Amino acid sequence: MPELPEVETVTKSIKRHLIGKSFSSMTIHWKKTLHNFTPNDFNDKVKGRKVKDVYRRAKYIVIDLEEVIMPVHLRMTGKLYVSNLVDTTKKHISLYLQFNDKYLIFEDTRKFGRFYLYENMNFLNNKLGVEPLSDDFTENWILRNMKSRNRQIKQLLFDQSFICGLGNIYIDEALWMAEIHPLSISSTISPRKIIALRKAIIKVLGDSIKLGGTTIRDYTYDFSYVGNYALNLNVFGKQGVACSRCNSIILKDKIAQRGTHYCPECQKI
DNA sequence: CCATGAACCTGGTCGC
DNA sequence: TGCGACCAGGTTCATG
Repeated sequence: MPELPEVETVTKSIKRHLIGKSFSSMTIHWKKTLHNFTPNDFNDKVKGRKVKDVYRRAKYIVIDLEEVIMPVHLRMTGKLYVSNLVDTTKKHISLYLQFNDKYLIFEDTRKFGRFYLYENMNFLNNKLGVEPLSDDFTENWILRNMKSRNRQIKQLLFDQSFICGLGNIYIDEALWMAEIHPLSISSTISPRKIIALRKAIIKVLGDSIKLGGTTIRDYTYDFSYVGNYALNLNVFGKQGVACSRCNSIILKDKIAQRGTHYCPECQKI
């Protein structure tokens, strides 16, 4: 469930439970979930430390313990939530942390999700691009940076070191809104459309956050919050349906290795 | 610099 | 019902 709005929603939902608390133990079922640290490191550096803050950076949920940070990436199917008990009938709990009388549970069907441990944000900040909902994402920034690269726009928007937080759903939605074909080469897109794209990205992400993100496929987990942005989707999953703007039929092709939805009339190369 | 394909995993769906 | 092929909201690494 993981693009910027969904990660933002998860972050907000667990934050209030964790602030000021400290983890007392970690139970691991899928070892690879710990990307760059061991259970011993957890005992040394995380256990007993107070959670100072919980925030989102790109698609990472960052648990800030002051001396150390523990970012979590949900990847494709990760679910992170707080519960009073660990449901042992669940098949895909990769790990859980105990704090007070509650648990922070990480459930992940496809096992791609990861926990990281760093001293500070330097590593992530160095590899991640601009936050699309921040003041740094200006018209000048996007005009300049789109011109300097010769890449298919869909692929470029996937690049987290360029603009971070976008994924398959919101890329398709933003390109539709800005009337840009997903195969357009970034440097050749008109300034007018680039400015429209910036606006579209901000609107699509912002509106989705307001509705708690998008829930598309229900992975039949008992616990899964349901975001309502799916009601606002214009192209994603709409192949075969009439475009809400021009009435042509929405297509779905493979672009940048991903299922890509677009309107062949509104979005010309 | 840029594009493509495979790898990491499990489960759902579609066609025969 | 069974089985294979293909698909899925992500990222990384290797190869032209």
